[in-house]
Amino acid sequence: MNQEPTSNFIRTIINDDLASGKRAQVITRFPPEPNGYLHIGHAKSICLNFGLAAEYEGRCNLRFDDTNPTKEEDEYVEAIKQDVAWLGFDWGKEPLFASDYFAQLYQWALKLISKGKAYVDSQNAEEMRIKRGTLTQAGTDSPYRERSATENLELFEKMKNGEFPDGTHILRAKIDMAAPNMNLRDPAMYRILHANHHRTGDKWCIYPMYDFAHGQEDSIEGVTHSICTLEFEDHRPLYEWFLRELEIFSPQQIEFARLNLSYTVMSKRKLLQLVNEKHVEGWDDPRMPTVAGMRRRGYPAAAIRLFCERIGVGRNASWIDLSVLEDCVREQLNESAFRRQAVLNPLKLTITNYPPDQVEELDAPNHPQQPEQGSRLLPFCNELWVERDDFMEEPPKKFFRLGPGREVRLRNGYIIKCDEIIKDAGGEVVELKCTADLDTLGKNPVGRKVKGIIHWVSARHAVTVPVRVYDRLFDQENPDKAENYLAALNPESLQLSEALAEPSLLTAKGGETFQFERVGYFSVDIKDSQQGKPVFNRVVTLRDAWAKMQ
RNA sequence: UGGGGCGUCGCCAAGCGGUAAGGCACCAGAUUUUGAUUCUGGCAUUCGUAGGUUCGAUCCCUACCGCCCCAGCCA
Repeated sequence: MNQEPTSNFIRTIINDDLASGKRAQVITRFPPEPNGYLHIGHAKSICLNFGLAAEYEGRCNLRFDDTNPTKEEDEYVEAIKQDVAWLGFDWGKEPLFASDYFAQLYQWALKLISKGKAYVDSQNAEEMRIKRGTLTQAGTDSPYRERSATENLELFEKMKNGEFPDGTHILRAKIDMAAPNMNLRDPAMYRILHANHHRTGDKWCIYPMYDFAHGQEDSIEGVTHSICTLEFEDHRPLYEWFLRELEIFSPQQIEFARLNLSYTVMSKRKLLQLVNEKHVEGWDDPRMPTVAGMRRRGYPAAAIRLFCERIGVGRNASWIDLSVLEDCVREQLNESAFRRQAVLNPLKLTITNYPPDQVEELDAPNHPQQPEQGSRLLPFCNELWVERDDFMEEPPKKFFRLGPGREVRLRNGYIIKCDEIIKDAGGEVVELKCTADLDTLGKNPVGRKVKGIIHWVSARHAVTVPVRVYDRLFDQENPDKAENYLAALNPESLQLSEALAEPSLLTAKGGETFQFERVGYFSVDIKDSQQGKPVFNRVVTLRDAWAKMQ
């Protein structure tokens, strides 16, 4: 249970920093931009940042990086807070916002201008792009690069006062247009954006760029280890340049490889498109790789945490198979889910030697491995529904289920033997006539061994419940590699169905998850279920060695 | 082909000059009223390739090969 976490390069850095005295504590932060819902990739970052803070008894801030008012909304702020909390993490007091630091950031911009380290450029975006050069050619200086500090201060103030339309001027750091690292070719610090900000409203019409904001936000908060993904590696020299020029506390940026999951997409842009174009029902569609989607699907938060711990942290471009996530879900649910019986694809079965007017209540444990969890009663009579897949007219010898003349145990019930097969005019099997060995309830027969066990429900007592059978959203391993990722969508990712379930399932409450024995885990949909009318989502199937043999 | 990274078992991932952790998957057995779970055992003479330094290299050096990221007034 409480085994030592495996060492990773970040823990090594932290241990060294603590040992050398470079840092006295560990302060991290999770800095989402509120422009979409959190996905499993963010969950990795959340587990990492909050996990490390907890491990070293430090602190992890939840800070919204809301520097671009054109993309950010309060709806996302609320959703993100809910997701982080649901994942089991606590950011303390109130969450923080980059926008809380706008005034300070503005002052710092003034300082750089005064030092001659920043200037207002009046080229348009297109001109700037051309003069930035290419990967192999140096850029050329802007004609406005040598404006005096006084003039820059004046112009920047006018920018702030709203005297210029969007895109006419921009504040740039004065670094080196010939730098081999493109990020150092006089990067933009502030742009004019006459847009309403979700928190500051119309107070500002200039907004800081990520590069001019993130490091300082970390600095203000005293973050010791600023953990981000690998694509920001090239930004680190700039991150450090601003902190150095501003002469303020310098956190250490550490980059790790982002998560790639097979059969899914992770970019917010694509997830947004799936939502907007209604390829899914919303951000919380149970097929989405979002935290909200996984929650609604029935994935336990603990499974996601286990997954994040299991995949580790490194700098290799890693690619994790979806099945690893699903295994973590099974591992958790196997422990926590109560067992129930339900038939998804029914075949009628009649027990000919059982009195037609008799009904028995069979005791069945909620969790066979946890007897302390109690049991429930299963109504049993001579008419049952069993799973179609559990019968074969001409079964191979290794098929431990029903077939002509074969014996099988009814889960939590009697051993029965298949005597007769009834077919319809089309030759399809519509009913099985069986006899039960009435002396096998709770005990094995003497002299013979019955290996097969199948699940069932009483036909006269079963309740019909809607079931949504989910499968992977994409049917290609890497949808991003497809010509168009939308073409890789799995047309069968959602199959509406019904299950014939034991009566106790009728009172299941939203959010509860059960194992339908021998079939899989199913959770009661939070949104679409009503009192007494549960709608089930298939969370994940059970491992199926038989299916693998086929 | 400018700059920055990365290459250790099928997938992740430790290792930081002293002779290849661990997890998942997989295979083989055992237990089992879920072909589930659980349990036991097996699973890299080898660390992208080729040289070099060293008593000794996955760890140091050199060259090569492969993959990822960067030319938003996005983050």
